[in-house]
Amino acid sequence: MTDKTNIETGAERYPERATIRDVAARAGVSIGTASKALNDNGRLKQETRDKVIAAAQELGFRPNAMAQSLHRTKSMTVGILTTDSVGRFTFPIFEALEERLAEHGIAVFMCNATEDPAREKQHIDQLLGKRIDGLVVTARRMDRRPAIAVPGKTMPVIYVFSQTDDPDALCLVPDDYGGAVLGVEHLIAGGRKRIAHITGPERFEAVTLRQNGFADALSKAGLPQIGGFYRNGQWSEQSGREAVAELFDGEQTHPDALFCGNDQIARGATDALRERGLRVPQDVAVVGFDNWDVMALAARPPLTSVDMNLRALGRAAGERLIAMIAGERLKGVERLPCSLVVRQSSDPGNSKKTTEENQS
Amino acid sequence: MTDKTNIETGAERYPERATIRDVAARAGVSIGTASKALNDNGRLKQETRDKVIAAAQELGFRPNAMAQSLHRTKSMTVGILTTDSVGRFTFPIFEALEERLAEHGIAVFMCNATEDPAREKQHIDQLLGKRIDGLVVTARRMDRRPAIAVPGKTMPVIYVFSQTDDPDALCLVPDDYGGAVLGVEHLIAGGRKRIAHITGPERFEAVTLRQNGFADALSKAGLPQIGGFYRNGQWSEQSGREAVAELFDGEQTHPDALFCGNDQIARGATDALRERGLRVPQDVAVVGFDNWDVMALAARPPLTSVDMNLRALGRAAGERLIAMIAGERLKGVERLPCSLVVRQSSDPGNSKKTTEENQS
DNA sequence: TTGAAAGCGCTAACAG
DNA sequence: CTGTTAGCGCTTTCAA
Repeated sequence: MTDKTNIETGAERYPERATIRDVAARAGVSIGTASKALNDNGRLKQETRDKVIAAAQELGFRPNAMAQSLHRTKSMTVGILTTDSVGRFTFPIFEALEERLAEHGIAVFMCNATEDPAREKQHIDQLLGKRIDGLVVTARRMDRRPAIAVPGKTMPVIYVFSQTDDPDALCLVPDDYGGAVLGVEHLIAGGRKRIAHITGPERFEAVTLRQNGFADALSKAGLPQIGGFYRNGQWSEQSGREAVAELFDGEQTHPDALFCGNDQIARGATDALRERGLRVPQDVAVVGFDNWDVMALAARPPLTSVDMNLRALGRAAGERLIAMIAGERLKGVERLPCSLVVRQSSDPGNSKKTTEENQS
Repeated sequence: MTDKTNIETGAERYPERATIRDVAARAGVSIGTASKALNDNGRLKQETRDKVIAAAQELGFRPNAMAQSLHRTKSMTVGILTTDSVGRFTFPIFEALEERLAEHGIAVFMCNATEDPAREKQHIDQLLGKRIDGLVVTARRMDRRPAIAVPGKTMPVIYVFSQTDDPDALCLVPDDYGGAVLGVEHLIAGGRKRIAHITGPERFEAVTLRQNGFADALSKAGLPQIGGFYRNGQWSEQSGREAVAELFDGEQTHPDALFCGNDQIARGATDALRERGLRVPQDVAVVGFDNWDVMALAARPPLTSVDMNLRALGRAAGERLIAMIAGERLKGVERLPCSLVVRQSSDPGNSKKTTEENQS
């Protein structure tokens, strides 16, 4: 019985990769026994078990997951399909998701189908061929996407940071409404009375939800929503600067706080305020949305911002998916809470300097 | 012969998923024949072939890739292991890589092991179990990472946007030196004579390479490298602002151009210049590095910047990997060319307005 | 031109 | 306690 056990077996396909047959041979037991020993099931003498394990170690045996999956009912594999080419929102979600799934021994096939239905279908076909146990779909959030067509409707599908019209689908999204309420209530608690909302294009569902949160928080506090204290523009810094110009030019009453639809708008607004001699937060407080460090920390002063907790979203998606793979049937739209990260742009008392560093 | 073919076979593991056995039964041929028909090999009467294909269609048959891979020498699957938690650099690379591989029917397992050797080993074990045909490693570029230990050294491994000390490894990185030369030569061509370099922490290898490119481009043009016209700081906007303060305070000769280590530094510098009444590019031209749209387009004016062509890097990685899987042995460090994207910050003549929009 | 049968590497039921 | 064996779904000789 030499070291070259695998030569005798003719298993040359994966060279120097020992099979369980090799392990059994080297341990001098049957292949069934080896399996039991390695999987820690069945009744075996401790001695035999050890002998097999030792043999496996020596041969560097690693079971072939594909062969295993042929038996088990699970491939221990899921797919994630993304159409968000930018990846800024997708990535934290993915990270947390992958981490959660890895804990359960599930590997993730990642596919990118940027806005191309043909490529998307191709990817799904491929994934179905790989017998994935589940699928996570991520998208730009602009509009609801068509549901993924899975034959038999037997495979769990979760939409994260995206929605579909299929009422039987499970969708996980941040609670935009609640996030807005959080931001606005923070400003109100700081004594602000004339709060303007500067936000992005109306075609985003998130814009409407955040608007509603903004309006409801105001009226709940008995603050009037003054005409002109709301502005629908782009998601850009420039849009933030333009909004400030509009809101602060002229003789009308000026806002004492800005609640912005994202951090880019907030940053642009902050710059514009500073440039017209207004102090943030003393004269005008600013709250952003996204808590995107690149913007929020680089702004002067650093921005208070609503955090969508994307990692939590990813983690939740992982958990739901695992549950669904285990047989649970989940559906509906689940909105996960946002949180507020307070920095100097809204808090006169907070003078702690936040550091900013990024890699190149 | 009813529609419920799969019930007779007892193949209940993947419910409503037809096997080739089902297809054969429905077509009234043997399972071997069905295989030949579906894979378009062997000699078969056209009629039989059609009959089988029709049956497969009706049953929604999709071959089980895991079962196939048990035979073929390839799993048609690769892994990508990333330790760049930010993802800003990794993502475009990944996208292009995945696209390239998908064209060849190869699916990508994506694993994130942020700076954690234990998690990394776990992931690699898992991937080896899945019998991946190859592995791509991505990392922060700060330092060379230890080589991945693959038993038997038989599986292709490529390091992208990262390097390892193993001389037998293949590493793909952007040509930082050349990129710097590109940026500096552009400034020189614009008539600038006193060019300062503001860059990031020296512990990054990229910093040294870009410094060398900067210095060589200057001396090639016969321009002296003046003391103090170089500054080693952070990768942040604040660092850019501080550098400008240092370089432009006092009575010494001021630079007429800044070559910056990344776009954040460049943006900070641009802001600081504007705030002290200097016009960009008329008084001082600015060139950044990374061509990160979020920074480059939002800056006032938009930044000329060196683009590392990360998508090209990813595409190249895909091609090399496919070649290696096919048996080629590649090694060494390959440096892929950068390119320059000219915008207003360096080009007095260029007044075209670049638009800026991002999603929330 | 088609069918039968022997595996790929592994697990699990059933004997011994 | 251990070995034998029948598959998982598919491919590929080798016969017929």
